[in-house]
Amino acid sequence: MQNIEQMLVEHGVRPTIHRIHIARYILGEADHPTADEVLDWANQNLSKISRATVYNTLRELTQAGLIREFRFPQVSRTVYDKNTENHFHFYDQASDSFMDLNADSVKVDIQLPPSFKVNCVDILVSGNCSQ
Amino acid sequence: MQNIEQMLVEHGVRPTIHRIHIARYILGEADHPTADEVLDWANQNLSKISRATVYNTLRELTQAGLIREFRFPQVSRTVYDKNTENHFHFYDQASDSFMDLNADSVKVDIQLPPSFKVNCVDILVSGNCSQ
DNA sequence: ATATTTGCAAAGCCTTTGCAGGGGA
DNA sequence: TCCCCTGCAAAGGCTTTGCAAATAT
Repeated sequence: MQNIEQMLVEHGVRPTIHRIHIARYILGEADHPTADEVLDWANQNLSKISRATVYNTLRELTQAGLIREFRFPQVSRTVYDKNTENHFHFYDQASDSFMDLNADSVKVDIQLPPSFKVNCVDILVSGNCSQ
Repeated sequence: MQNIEQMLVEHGVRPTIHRIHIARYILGEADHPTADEVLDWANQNLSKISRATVYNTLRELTQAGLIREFRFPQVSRTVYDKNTENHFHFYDQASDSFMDLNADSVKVDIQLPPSFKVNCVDILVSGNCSQ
């Protein structure tokens, strides 16, 4: 992965220490973490950090387009995704975790009256993957 | 619409007065109401009713299969739907309201590894309909 | 008599906000 | 200096829960 600090700057985000670490975590090892998981991780691996800062940072990074925010029908929490491409998700009910489905693997054809203008399509496939 | 009381009984729900009224409202005039809308409606049209009873009733009716519960990525509240068939939703961002898309108007083809078992697919199409 | 339903208030979960203090440009 | 960032605690939106009182079987 390229230099995180530089990425932040390129996206117009001031690279504070917290932002760098959180960005590195989400863009790297984390897999669809929630705000709470980010907080826990930060508290274990960095100095103590406040909940508000985590939420602020996640909002910053999302607005900057570095990560994406997803909320799902089945699950109350918001998750953050390093994948900013157009894609969908598979929710594994057994492990309570999410996987990306890239846009190519999902074909959707929606018939709508011509007056309907579509801005986005959210798809969540739920089930089990016995990997 | 057929007799509501009878429908409740057939679905194993004791037909209390609140349940009958709420079921009639959701199965009839209401359009994807939230718990709060049901509460407001009940307080205007019935005797006062508590929030807990509304939530309890909505849970009962949902579990009985008389209505369905939907939660969407874009919107925090849960909505209740008289349509219990397999279907998807269109979210009109301008009016902040939902419309049903019947399953026929949405074709989805999802390529998954064979070990994946799909239980359900949630789709929300967001945009504007200038009707 | 017994089980169910209801109302109320409190708590819970997740997220946002207000404000004061601290640190970097 | 000045502005932005951070932390803390409080509040906010929505939903659930605990418990006692009312109601139905």
